[in-house]
Amino acid sequence: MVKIAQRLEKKRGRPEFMEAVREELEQLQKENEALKSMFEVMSSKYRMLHEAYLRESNSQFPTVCRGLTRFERPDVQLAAASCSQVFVETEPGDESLIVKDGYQWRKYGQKVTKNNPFPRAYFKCAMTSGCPVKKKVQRCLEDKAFLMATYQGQHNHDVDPTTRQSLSSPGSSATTRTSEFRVPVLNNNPFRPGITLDLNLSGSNRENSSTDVKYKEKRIEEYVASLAKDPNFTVALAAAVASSMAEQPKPPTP
DNA sequence: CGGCTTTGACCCGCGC
DNA sequence: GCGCGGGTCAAAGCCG
Repeated sequence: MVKIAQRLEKKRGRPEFMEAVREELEQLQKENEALKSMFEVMSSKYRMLHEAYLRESNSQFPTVCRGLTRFERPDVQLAAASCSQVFVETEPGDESLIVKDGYQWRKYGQKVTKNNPFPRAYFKCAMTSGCPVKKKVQRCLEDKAFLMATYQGQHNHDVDPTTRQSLSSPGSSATTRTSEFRVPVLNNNPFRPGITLDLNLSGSNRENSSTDVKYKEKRIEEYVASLAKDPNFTVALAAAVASSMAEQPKPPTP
């Protein structure tokens, strides 16, 4: 850019000045087009890698990674699974057992269970009188920053409409403390908006021994490490992040 | 005053 | 049959 300015400065005042400006402009437009096409190629590669990663996760670690995107639609999540487990990150210092999942819950019990010093809270869905859905919420023993919520049953109604509105406008407040919805982020990993354990698996998929879990965790770490080492993936990821930031809607002007 | 949370008591299933 | 642990009930208290 500096060189272009220097070249143009030398020709300032001469008859060919306008012609030089036009040539430089055309050259910049060509470079811009080339960069744009490169960016599209990288974005495409990033999407392919991301999809391949999700496919790989679903096929190799069905008990751990199923339903990675379920947090996008909590109503769909619970309709699809009559029993699922969800990890939710809480605010630092937040000692409450409230999982903000878009529904209204009535707490009906609390117990201190064996092997976990943190109490377990029991909730029933309070949005309709006949809704059979229950959930158990307990702080994760390994990382107390996370709450582990286990859902049982299927909702016979939709998400609270006021809550749904709050989902689309994160800055607005919900009507009740327990109906606010917040998309959790695990370990600051952009590929893991939240982890859902599908407990409806049949046969061998249901097994959950400690060695099996450790093996799956190891494979995930290896896979993520290999992706992180790939310079093409890093560049594509940065390009995709920049793209997503550029595509965000502008805030309404006052 | 109604709705919600808390919390101790009770129930039930399971393993020994 | 007994003990243990998880799940549920219901009365009391709290709060808007």
